[in-house]
Amino acid sequence: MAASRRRRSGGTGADEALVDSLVQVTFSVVAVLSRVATRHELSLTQMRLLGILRDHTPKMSSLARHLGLERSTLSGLVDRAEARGLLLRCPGGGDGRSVEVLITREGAALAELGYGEVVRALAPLVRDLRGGERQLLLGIAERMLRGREP
Amino acid sequence: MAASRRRRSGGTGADEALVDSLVQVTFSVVAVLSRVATRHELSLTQMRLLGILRDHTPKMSSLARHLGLERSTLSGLVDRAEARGLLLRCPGGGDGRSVEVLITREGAALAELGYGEVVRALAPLVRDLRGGERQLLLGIAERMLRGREP
DNA sequence: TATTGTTATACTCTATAACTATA
DNA sequence: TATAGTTATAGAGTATAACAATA
Repeated sequence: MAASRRRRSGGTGADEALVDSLVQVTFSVVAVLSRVATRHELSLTQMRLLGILRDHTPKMSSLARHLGLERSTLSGLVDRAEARGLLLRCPGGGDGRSVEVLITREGAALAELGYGEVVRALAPLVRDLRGGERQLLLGIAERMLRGREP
Repeated sequence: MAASRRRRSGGTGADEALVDSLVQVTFSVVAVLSRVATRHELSLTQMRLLGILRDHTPKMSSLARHLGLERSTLSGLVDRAEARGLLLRCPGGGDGRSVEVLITREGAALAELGYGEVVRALAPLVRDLRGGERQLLLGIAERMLRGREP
């Protein structure tokens, strides 16, 4: 099926085959992540948000930028997570306008739990790769990510 | 940052590093796909729907299963796409209850356009991989996908 | 004036539950 | 009874536009 598409699009067949695979893998991984998130009554975005807050204490605007969302959208997300006790807003440093977002102990515990589940859920996808393949996949991922977000 | 998480989770470090990369790449690809979809006033799900309909004429229930959605959710998605003239519902074969979904010429044109844009957007992520790495990535993707959806 | 964040509004996406029609 | 699909409802996610407070 991808073959017929490849022909119709008339691009570089090799790139297209690779892109097809990349997209398929992407949807598989998204499905796994969503399943884990749903199990804890989180959306994928909320889980990602908690994942960021595990290691950072960003301001609202920077958080919105990282997630690729409008500030107004983030306000709602943070509202709901705050109402659940997963994070806190607090006044941010020198600038009287800005707000910092901190994960709570409960939020951190949930993030930790979810992360472990994601690893366990995805590990089978990755488990039968041999050592050399793992190294190569890591390298490829790193190079693919390096090109982005300059 | 991934390193500290790895230590806290106490699992197999090697798997976790690989999973971290996989998740990061996943979000990058989702961002690219979403950007393309938005450009054509489609959601990611709608674009995926059109992608399936390029090569298939499924019934509603099978479509819902493929997308991992409830039938009621799919009804709404198909409603909106049908209102835009991107697809058609028609009575499905022998079973008087079932409904087949067909892409229209306009829908197919949009799917084709979007697919080309996705390929062009993702190709740079993939372009500097050498021949052997491409083969390996394809093989890995295939193996990763084979495990799923039996 | 420009920036940070929130609020108001409107729409899409999503699931659950109840329903209709067919099997 | 069971299945295919829709409708009703409710809530979350999202963006745009208008706003307040601060810079």
